[in-house]
Amino acid sequence: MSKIKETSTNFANKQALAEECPEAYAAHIIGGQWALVICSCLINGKLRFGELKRLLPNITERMLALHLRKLETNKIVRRTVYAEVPPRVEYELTPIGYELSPIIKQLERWGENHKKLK
Amino acid sequence: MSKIKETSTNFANKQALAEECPEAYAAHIIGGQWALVICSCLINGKLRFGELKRLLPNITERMLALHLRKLETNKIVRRTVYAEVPPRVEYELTPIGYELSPIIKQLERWGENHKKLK
DNA sequence: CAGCATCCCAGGTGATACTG
DNA sequence: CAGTATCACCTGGGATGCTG
Repeated sequence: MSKIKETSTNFANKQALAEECPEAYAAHIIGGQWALVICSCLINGKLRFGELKRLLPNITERMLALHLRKLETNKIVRRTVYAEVPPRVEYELTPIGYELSPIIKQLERWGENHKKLK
Repeated sequence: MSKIKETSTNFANKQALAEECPEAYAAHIIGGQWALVICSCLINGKLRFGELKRLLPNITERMLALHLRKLETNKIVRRTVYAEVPPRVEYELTPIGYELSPIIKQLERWGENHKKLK
């Protein structure tokens, strides 16, 4: 290819890395600013959009919706829409999402640990 | 505060979340695109800058240097400069960085797992 | 070798307003 | 309630070139 440039942003490159390298792949999926936090909220069970929003006062609706979609696309969360009035949408972890929970919990403990050491 | 705006980008807000919430804190530190991959390279021992670069063909020098600095600041890696010619700099995980390794390994396994399921 | 400075673009994120 | 659309901004990240 000899250059890979022309506004390609090397994105294909990153994708390639993510394909090869499990950590990069994982980072790509759960690496966002919010993915981990959202998942940790969902560990204890399904939640509605509004509940998530309340749990995460710092996130904007937009970001919540966006990241929820991304997680849904990546099969980390399942989104269930109830055809009711008022509308109700519930989010819950998929099996593969649940497999993340021990990792998330370890990360929490690590985080607290690390914070102390600072 | 009543608004928090004026070009503040809400960054302080994110910081606040990171302070309170261990997952957010962890995400803040290891959440970057490269942190995890870099750490996973260092699990097996210290490496020089050039070695890291060779191990991570997709990363630019700039990003490698930047993230290495960030990791150093966060006490995840230790940076050792040898006053020699030619210059030599070695990077290795700190104790707290090593505590990350089981998590990283789990994440790797999760990543491979997840990739298959797609 | 290791890494910084500069330039610059693209994508991420926020604010606000609107809809089913 | 649970979003989506749009605009504008800002930072992340790439490319390139230079230094100790």
